[in-house]
Amino acid sequence: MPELPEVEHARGCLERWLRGRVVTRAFARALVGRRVESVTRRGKWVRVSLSDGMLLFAHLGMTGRWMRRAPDDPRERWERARIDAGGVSARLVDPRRFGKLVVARTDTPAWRALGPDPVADRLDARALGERLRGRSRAVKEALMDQAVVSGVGNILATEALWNARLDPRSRTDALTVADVRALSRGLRAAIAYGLSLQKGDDAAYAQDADAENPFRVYGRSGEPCPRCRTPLARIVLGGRSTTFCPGCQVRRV
DNA sequence: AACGGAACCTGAAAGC
DNA sequence: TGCTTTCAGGTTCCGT
Repeated sequence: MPELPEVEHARGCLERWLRGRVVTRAFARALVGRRVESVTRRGKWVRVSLSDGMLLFAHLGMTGRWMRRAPDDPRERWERARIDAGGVSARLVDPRRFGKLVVARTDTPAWRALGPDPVADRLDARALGERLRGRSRAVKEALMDQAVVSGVGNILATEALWNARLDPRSRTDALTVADVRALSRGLRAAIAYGLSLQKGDDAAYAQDADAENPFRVYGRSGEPCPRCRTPLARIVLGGRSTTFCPGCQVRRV
């Protein structure tokens, strides 16, 4: 699930696989012959910096993942791109094709438009409050707006709001200082948990068919709330499926 | 300006 | 069994 934790894991993988190595083959000619200098992340975007100021921006979309292979290994099913360097072959596999790869020499508009990253920028309650203030909208929609805060997707938002005992429909301008503090903590906890699920070079995407849902409320509508046993509800907010507990998540309007 | 809905693309799971 | 519908971790565009 490419939200902040998975993308951070992908960043670390790409760094381990490629940093310090010269690209010998790639989906884009501009990358070949250049050395990978660093791999950074903001929100759900990864930026690979190469020598001569060449930049590669990568977004995993909904179903993207990077896999480590050897240069001689056959093409993966749904493989969309590859970067070979120093005997490693990084393959971008993305069934739904929502992922993006952009080669540029300057930061792209999409990268520059990103709001603060909860991990890279150590977003505290005060900063979060400032980002949410100003407009009246459903707090879940605000959290998932990449210009407000970057890296939060449907799962993180759902889990963070449950942690904070806040109804996803609550209006941002109705939140109390205590609400924002709870939300900040809840978001950090959800991210830390997501990061803890990431292991190894590809275990990150171990969402295999038989893998059990590791989340508290996401994808569990109809099941009893782990906190108060009220059946979890499912609504659609901003076009996205939203699970929450009508019993213990308070609605501010 | 804001909001809902559709589109992009493909597969898995559920429904009949 | 097999055909149809619904849903999915994200973003962007379009019309009201």
